[in-house]
Amino acid sequence: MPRRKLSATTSLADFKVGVDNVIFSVDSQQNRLLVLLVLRDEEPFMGQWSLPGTLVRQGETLEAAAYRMLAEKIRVENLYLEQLYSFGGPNRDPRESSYSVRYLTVSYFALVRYAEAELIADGVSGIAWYPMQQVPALGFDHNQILEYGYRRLRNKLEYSPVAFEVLPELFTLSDLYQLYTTVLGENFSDYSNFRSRLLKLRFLHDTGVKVSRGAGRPASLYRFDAEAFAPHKDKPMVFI
Amino acid sequence: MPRRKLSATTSLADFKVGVDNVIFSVDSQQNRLLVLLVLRDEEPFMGQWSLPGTLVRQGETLEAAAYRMLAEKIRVENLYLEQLYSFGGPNRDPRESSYSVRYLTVSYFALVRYAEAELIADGVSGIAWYPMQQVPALGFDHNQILEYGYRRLRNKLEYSPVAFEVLPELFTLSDLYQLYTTVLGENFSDYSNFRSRLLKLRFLHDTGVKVSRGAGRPASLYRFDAEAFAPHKDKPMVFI
DNA sequence: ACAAAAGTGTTCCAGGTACACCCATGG
DNA sequence: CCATGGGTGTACCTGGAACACTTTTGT
Repeated sequence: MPRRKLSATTSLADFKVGVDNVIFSVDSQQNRLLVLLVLRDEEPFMGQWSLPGTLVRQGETLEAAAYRMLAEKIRVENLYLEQLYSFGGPNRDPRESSYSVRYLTVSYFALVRYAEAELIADGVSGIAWYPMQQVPALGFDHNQILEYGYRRLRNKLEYSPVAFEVLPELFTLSDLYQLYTTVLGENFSDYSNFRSRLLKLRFLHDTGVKVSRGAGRPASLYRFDAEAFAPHKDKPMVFI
Repeated sequence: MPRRKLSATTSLADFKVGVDNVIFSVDSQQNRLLVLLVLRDEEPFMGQWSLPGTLVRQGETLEAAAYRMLAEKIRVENLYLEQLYSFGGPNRDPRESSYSVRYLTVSYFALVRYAEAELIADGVSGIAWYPMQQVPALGFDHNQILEYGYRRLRNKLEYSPVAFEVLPELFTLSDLYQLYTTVLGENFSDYSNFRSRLLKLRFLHDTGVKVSRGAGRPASLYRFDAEAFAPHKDKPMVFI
C-alpha cells in the first residue's frame, strides 16, 4: 500500500532556485581563455570571487533568469547559452543553516564574443574576465561548476559549431585555429590539416577579401554557413 | 548602484523540487528497448502514465531522491544512473496554479538489467515496461524528458561502456551486438567489423566457455574488464 | 633580402567497410 | 545434409598525421 501522505519526519524540502553562469570568452589577441567572475559584495562569501548568479523570480523561466543575469553584467549581441548541470545537495549554501530553505542551482554555460562584450561596471561590486589558469578559490561550489563548464566547452568545440558564436562574422582560418588551440591545447592538430579538413566540409565560404596583420601573407576572410553545416549536425568529431 | 533588496513585484519564486527518472532496459529476447512507466493514482494527471518521480525531502540529496524512487519501483542490483536535465519553467505542473509554489524537476537517466529487474507491484498504482515505440502520451512534460533521455542513451552507448551495466556478467558478442542494434538501429555497423574492432581494443576477455542457443555454432562468453577499458575513457567513438 | 604568416601538396599508414568464406551445432 | 548463427580473413579505400614546400606580405 502506498503512503499518500508523508509523515512529519520526512517532509518535503523547500527550495530557492538560482542560476549560476559559466561565461566563457576567448581573447584571441593574447590567446587566453577567459571566464567571467564577480566579486561578491554581500554574505555569504563576501569579498570572494564567484560565478555570476541570481535567484529565479516568480513567473520567470530558468533560462530567462540566466539571460537576465547575463544582461546585468555584460552587454553583448551574440552569445551561446545552454544548461549545464544542477547542484542541489543540502548544505551547499551557508544560508541554509539559518533558515529552513535549500538552495538549488541550475548552472548555465555561455560563450560570448570577447571583442564586443562590454562589462557593466556597476561601481560597487567587482567584475572581471579571469584567465582560466588564474582562477582563484571561488565561493560556494563554484570551482566545481566551472570545471564542469570547462569540460563541456571542450566537448562542444569538437563536434558543434559553437566557435562561430564567438568569432566575428568574418574571420580568418588562423583565427579559428587559434581559438581551438587556446581552448584545446597546442597539440590537437596540425594547422594545415585542420585547414584542409574544414575546407573539405564546404561550410566555410571564402569571401575573397584579404586582411593583413603585420608581417606575413594576407589571409582570406571566411564566413560560416549554418545551412551548409546542417548535414554535419550530430556527426561526431567534425572539427578534430 | 545595485539593488540589495528586490521590490515586492519581483519577489523570488518558491520551489518544490522533484526528480523524474527515465529508466531504460533492453529486452534482448525480443530486441526491444523498454522504458519504465507508472500509472498515476492521484492528481494531477490521475489515470495517465508518466515517468516515475518523487519530490525531494529535507536533507536529501537529488541523487538520493532518484535512488529512493528507483528502489521503490524495482529491485535491481546493477544500475547506471546519471543526471539528465532540469525543467523548471512556470506552469509546467498544474498544481502551481492553486498554490504559490513552482515545481522544478531534475531528471535522471538510468539503465538497469532487464533480466534481474523485478518490478515492485504495490497493488494500487500500475507500473510497467513500455517498448519505446509504444509509449503513450504522458503526464506533465514527460514525453519531452523521455525524448531527452533517449538521445542521451544513444550518445552514451557510442563512447561509454554503459552497455555492460545492462548485460549480464557473462555475455556473447552477439548479445552485445544486438543490444546496440536495438537501441541504435540496424545500420550502425556490420557484425563482423563491430566484433573485430572491439576485440582489438582488448577489454573484452574470452572466458572460453561456450553457450549454445538453438541452432548454429555455440558462442563464446565474454567478460568486460573495466581496468583494461580505462585508457579508452573519454576517447570518442569507441564502440562505433 | 629575409622573416613571418598563409596556403598547397605529397607521402605514409591506421583503421573502417564490405564482403566472401570457414566452423560448429540442431533439426 | 542443410539451415542457422558464430567466427575469421581479405581487399579496398578513406581520411588523418607529418612534413616539405610555395606564395605573399612587412620591414
